[in-house]
Amino acid sequence: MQIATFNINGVKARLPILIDWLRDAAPDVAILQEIKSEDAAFPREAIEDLGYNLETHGQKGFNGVALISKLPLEDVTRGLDGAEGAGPKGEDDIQARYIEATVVGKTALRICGLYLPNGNPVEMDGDTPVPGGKYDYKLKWMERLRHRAQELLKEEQPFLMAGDYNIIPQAEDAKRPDAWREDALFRPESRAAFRRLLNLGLTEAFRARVRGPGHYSFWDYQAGAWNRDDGIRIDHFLLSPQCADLLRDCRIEKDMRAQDKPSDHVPVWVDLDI
DNA sequence: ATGGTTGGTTCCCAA
Repeated sequence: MQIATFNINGVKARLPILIDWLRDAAPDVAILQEIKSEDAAFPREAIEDLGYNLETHGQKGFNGVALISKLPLEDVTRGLDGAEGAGPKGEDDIQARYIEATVVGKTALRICGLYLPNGNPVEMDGDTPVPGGKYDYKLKWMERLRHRAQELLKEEQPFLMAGDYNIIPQAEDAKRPDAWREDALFRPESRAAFRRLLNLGLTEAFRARVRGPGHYSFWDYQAGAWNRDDGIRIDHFLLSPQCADLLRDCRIEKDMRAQDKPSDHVPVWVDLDI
């Protein structure tokens, strides 16, 4: 089973690229982020006409995630628990960043699609993120994600959590790590929160298959980042132990960044023996 | 250090 995660940076602006990609690359499951669309405005038909099932969790203008699958998407849930008081201004969390569904091949696989908060600008009060700030929201969201991972791990079934984590795990995952030292994507607190997820026993699929620097999934639109290959690797697959047993391959579809009107992210793929 | 680009709730914000 071929599964891809792809931050498309706006489904309306990216629809031609998305349709061509679904037709040509033909993932069994696509996990999308930054659809930037309400559910009612999502261009369902173009995707369903290709024979795909579709589940969205959107909001107007920002964020938004979706699952696209050749197999039925079962037991769909939207949002992360622990929303109470978790918003950047202390309100309930209305940001559409998380969706889950189960697909059944040879065995059942729970798929968790996520768009983790960016977290900039970083506001600190000494060693503590300022409560209610964007960085505080990011770190609290990661704790909520860890809680969900713990729940799923108890079931001892295959699952994966994939999407735009907005985390540069290590210096080798950036062309210019020193430019990111104070950024919410690379600060020590962010990387520690990511390690806490991994330390539950999850496998980062790409690093289970590929070693060394120079592998990126995002290049900024600005300052000629793509032409200089000035990228960062922030789109990840985390696999449960039972899912990691099924991992055949993980790769980054770098070519997607070279076409006209690209997203600033490219798809990351896993091949699972399901 | 700065500036640069893209998409969307567009004359500003988020990334």
